[in-house]
Amino acid sequence: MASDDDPVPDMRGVALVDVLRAVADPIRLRIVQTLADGRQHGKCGTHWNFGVHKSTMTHHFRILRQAGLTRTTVAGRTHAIELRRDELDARFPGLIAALIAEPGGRSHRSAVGDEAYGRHPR
Amino acid sequence: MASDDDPVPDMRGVALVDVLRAVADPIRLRIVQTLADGRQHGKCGTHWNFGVHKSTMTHHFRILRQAGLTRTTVAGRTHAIELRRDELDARFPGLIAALIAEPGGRSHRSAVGDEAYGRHPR
DNA sequence: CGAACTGTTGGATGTTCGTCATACCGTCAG
DNA sequence: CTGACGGTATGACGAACATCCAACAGTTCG
Repeated sequence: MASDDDPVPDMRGVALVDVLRAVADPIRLRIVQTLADGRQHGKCGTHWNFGVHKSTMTHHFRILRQAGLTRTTVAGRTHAIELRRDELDARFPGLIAALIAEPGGRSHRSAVGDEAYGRHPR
Repeated sequence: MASDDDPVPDMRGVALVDVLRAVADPIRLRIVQTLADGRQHGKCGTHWNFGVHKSTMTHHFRILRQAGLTRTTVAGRTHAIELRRDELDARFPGLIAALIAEPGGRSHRSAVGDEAYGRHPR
């Protein structure tokens, strides 16, 4: 059943709709798209300068991990995150490939450095 | 920009994350999977006996249409719904194909006739 | 040791979402 | 015309969600 604090849930227990819900967020989608290069990425500022708070990023990383999308390895005081590409491709063929092929069409909601992410600007 | 009551939004203005948000719901995902046979389907009881209210289905159909996934044609007093397969495949290659290949793995949340859909049983 | 760094945890808050119930409107059959 | 049918509109309600802030914990380095 993959309890709440499992390091990574068993991919056989992951439903498609759970993966979709995890990826149906602008920030998390971009994380997955970035992670799709196969390499590991840190969790800190350099890569991910969305305009959100540190703990918000922790929240998104947890959502992705609990949905079975990512794996986290701890190295000293930095954590590295990685896409579970092989397992995902085995269970959901073509899904990741379809996610990383974001079309550049004239669409609102521009890229990262922009504002417009804050749902709760306060 | 595809105003709120457009019959169908322009596919060029549809972002991937919008499609994902539309599909990240158990009922709507099953609708899309069913619609993926290419045929038209009515909106009424026979096909879609999820355990939800009539107006809830209207809500889900509107989400799908506004996200650019479906097209509705009115025929007398019945409405037919249809997946915009060609346009979707052109803009998001492989996405629909990945969505309809739901793996049957040992997963919770069985098919339709079951309960477990009601998030708000009251 | 102590300070800086990296990340998590636990509220708190406002928004969005899925659902239902009721009322409403257009279409077709009698 | 009147009623049944198919579907929509509106409003309400609770759960889930994204976000922030402050406090905390493990690591590395001076």
